[in-house]
Amino acid sequence: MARSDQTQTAVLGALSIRPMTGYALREGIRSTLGNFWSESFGQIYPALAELERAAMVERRGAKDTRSSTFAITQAGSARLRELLSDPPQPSKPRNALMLRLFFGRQLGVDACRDLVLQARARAEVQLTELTSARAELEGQSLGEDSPFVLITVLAGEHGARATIAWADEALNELSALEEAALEGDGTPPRAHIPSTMEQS
Amino acid sequence: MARSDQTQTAVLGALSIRPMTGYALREGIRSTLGNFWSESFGQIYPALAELERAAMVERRGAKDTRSSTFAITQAGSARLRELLSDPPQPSKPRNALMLRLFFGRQLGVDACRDLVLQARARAEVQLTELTSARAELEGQSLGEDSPFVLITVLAGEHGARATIAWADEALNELSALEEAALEGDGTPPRAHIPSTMEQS
DNA sequence: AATATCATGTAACATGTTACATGATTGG
DNA sequence: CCAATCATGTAACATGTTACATGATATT
Repeated sequence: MARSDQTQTAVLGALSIRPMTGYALREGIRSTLGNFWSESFGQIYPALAELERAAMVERRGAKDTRSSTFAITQAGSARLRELLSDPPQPSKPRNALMLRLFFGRQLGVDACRDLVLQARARAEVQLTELTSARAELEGQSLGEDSPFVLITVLAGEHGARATIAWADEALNELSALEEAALEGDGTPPRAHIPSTMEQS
Repeated sequence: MARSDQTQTAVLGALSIRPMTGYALREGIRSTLGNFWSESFGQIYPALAELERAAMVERRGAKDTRSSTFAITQAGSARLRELLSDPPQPSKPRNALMLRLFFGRQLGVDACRDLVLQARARAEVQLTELTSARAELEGQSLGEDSPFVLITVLAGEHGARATIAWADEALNELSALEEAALEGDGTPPRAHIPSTMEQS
């Protein structure tokens, strides 16, 4: 039936900001919610079709100039508020980076360092993007939605800064690990405590 | 074919630490990797079956005392290193909390505050759990895997602290928003610009 | 005219969860 | 003995991505 409540929520939510084509919906979600949400065409169009059948969205400007946009209806707004109200089910986490680091002993210290450095670089980029996004927000773009959008942008910034700080700490750990390995001769790297570790 | 490389990675990785039953595998993943990974029985058992067929894991102690455990083979270790080596594909983000806050205007300020407070509380709990997990790590439990596990624990701690800091900021924003609404009479809180959002 | 982008959709596949069935072992 | 937990598995379903097909509109 309901091809995912989650997708419906995102679609109705986006349309609550302004009417859009399905295509623009995907673009908007990617560019604006990209840091914490994603939808593919394969979900958006079926979702729109279903919502239209349920009279929660309707097409506007049918064969007018360009193509028709989808607009949220009253029933749709009600449904959206309903969907937003039920508790956010925390999605099962699947962090491929952490999985690799967790089994870092198999992967090797150097590869781990690369991964951490890449993550750090991504976080830096994200941070500058978000900071400029916040600047834009001071402008106009989203009207009354702005304060709420700001809150999500702030979350992204905090997250990015946390990633950067973590990365630096992780790099230290990895270096310490390597040094310990060198000192310890051929013996495998011991944990991070200097302590008294005579080899063999 | 391969019922998810990701699941295979997690299963082989866990077995690289020590041999386990499928049941223990699931428990171990939930308790140890829980903060950034999850697998269900419906994935683990088929994955184990397939890995056994490919001779990457084997059963140990068949009808001995308790039940048989699965152990990683040489081929399995090689495969694991292979899997860990290819780049972590960043999973498409789906943060239900942020989605709700983003559309917070529809949800209402009070409900948003509740959500933020809940998130903050979860982060607090997580932080204390991770801190004690780190203390345990100073002990022995995971041997040579410890330093790598530590890195992932640190990531969790940084993340949790970031969530807490963000939550406090977000709560301030929400309060400010409410005050602005009160001052502004019955009119809904204005962002900054009147804007022209005529539809219909 | 040719190319790029906008736009809508679908089918095949990949992935993942839930609920159920089944039985062994263990502790009270 | 009975209940709880350990243990293995499967089938039905839910969800989600990718690749493709199709055509309109806009740009050069």
